[in-house]
Amino acid sequence: MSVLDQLAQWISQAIETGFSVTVPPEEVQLDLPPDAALGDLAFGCFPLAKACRRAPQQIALELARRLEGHPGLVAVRADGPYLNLSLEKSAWFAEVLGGWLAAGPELALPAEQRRRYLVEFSCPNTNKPQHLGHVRNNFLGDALSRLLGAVGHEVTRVNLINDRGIHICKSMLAWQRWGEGRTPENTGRKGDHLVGDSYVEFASRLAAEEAAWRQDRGLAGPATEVEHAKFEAQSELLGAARLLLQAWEAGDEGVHALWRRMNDWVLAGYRETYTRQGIDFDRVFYESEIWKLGRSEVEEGLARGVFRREPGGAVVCPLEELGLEPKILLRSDGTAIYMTQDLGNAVMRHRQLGFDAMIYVVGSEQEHHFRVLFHILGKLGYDWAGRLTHFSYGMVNLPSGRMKSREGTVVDADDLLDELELACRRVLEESQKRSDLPDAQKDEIVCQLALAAVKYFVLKVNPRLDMLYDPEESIDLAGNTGPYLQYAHARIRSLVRKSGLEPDGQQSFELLVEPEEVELLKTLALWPREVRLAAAQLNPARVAQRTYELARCFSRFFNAHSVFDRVDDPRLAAQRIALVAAVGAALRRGLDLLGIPTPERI
RNA sequence: GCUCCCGUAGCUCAGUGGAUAGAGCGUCGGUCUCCGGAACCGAGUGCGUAGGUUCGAUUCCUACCGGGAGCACCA
Repeated sequence: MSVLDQLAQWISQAIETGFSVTVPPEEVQLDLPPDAALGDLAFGCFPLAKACRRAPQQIALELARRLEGHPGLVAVRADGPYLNLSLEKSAWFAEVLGGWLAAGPELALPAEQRRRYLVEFSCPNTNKPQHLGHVRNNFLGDALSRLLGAVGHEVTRVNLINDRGIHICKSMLAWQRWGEGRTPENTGRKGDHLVGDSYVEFASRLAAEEAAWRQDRGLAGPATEVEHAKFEAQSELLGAARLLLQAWEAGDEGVHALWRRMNDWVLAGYRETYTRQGIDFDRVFYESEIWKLGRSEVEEGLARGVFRREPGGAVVCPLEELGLEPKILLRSDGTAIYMTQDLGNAVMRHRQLGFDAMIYVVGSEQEHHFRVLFHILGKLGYDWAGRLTHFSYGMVNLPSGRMKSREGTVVDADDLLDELELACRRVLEESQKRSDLPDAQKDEIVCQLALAAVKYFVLKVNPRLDMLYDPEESIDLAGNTGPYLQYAHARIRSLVRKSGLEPDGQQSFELLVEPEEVELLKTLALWPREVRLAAAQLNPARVAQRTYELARCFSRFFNAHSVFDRVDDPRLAAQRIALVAAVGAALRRGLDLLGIPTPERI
């Protein structure tokens, strides 16, 4: 039994014998006192006050009296309503460091709490390259999958690539008309960017067409909704794009050939982007393969009276119970919409892969959509509808405001990493520290630093909230940043290498008594609990915060004490090396949960 | 108009209803004959407003103010 579990059990017993109140050990909540001088761990007696019918202060006094003298407890005191406990450190060090220096502490939940998770994330459209919004999605989906896997769940990472629809037809049309036969091969341009160029071309040509259309009609000022709708109905370009979509849906061979060719360009580009970001998937689905699936679900729902047909011919799902207007599921012309496809998609997913829970990593602007989707699935009688979760994350804004593709203010994912790598390379070369490293290794370190900078920057903020992406701040390597954490790790690895020791924790630790050492011990001891909490809250940012706190705690220790230089007692050096190596292992684990690489040298 | 989310330090963000609300950046001032200074320490300023629940509220509830998003036969 671990030191913490033992302590919880003693407290549980003391409550039982002292007040005849039952609190299971796993519900004994141990916290850190605000000041280490009070003790190592604290137990707040407030929640017991009611059941014990006693003031928290009295409960603390009584518990302190009963715990006095337990082996391994060096001090027990009641400070007001708190029970503060000081532990015998040597055995605690041995347990905690031994755990980190072996396989790492047990993070997995009890078997009965483990689940099969499907995590769907990324889900890009294949008409243009990925931008900062996708980057947040990719990082969050990846980190969430890692986190759930770390606590023992079985995780399947799923990507659904939206490779069909009107948006691709716009890129296709522009490429046909103005692409001049450009290909990734004959231009050297990355495929997704090349296709994106055509999409941009389409948008600007369409804007020009609308301007001309308005001029012909003598319309001035900003377009009203009605005018805009009228233009869209009459637009030659949009009409041509729609014709392409119809031809695609009819299976036109020429259209499919072009579509396949351009999609392949994009997908090849995406593969590079994903690799560079350290993102991968267990299953990749393509919208083009499953887009028809939803229709039969809707027809069955119609037959069973869950849905109804409107006079115009459209099929809708009534939603009075949510206080909402009926949701259209099939247009009056019989074609499917987004919701229809998502219905089919969910049903297919459940049939094909099965799951205890499925998590959709999608921006907060689609909260309404998912609420309605889950509700309709429930109405269709799928009991697993209650096991679907929309992991809703906030938007990424820039110092200049919201990203707008129309105004060209989107931050491209590849450009972003290019710039970060450039900045990291500059710093690395200016520092001249690693001039001895071969170029290939320097290149790799530069990539790892850049990735750490952007990943940590994005992952350290609460996913639910909108966030500000400040390019200036993101290339900073000091302070609460990914590179700072990598650096702390690399320093530790360097120390361990230089020590010539290979600590495994199988030793005594009676010489580690400095406050900074004890702080590290406590941080390491409580780390597994924090990870489980982060997983339960679906919050990778919590892992980022805890990992940073550990690194800062280490820096404080390292600044105050020598590890082996000027340490006369070789036993103290060996004990400190073991401590430091355990911190290194924990930093690596924390960064790994965030998908951030941990180079041995920087 | 209706619904949802967010207002914590100059800026960007932490903070399971409990002890003196914390970090980073920026500003100012320090440390170290430093094993990797991308470090460490100190100073300074803060819970949008008003009520309510509670022994106790930054945290829960209500209203208001401010910001954002959503409410398509778009995705």
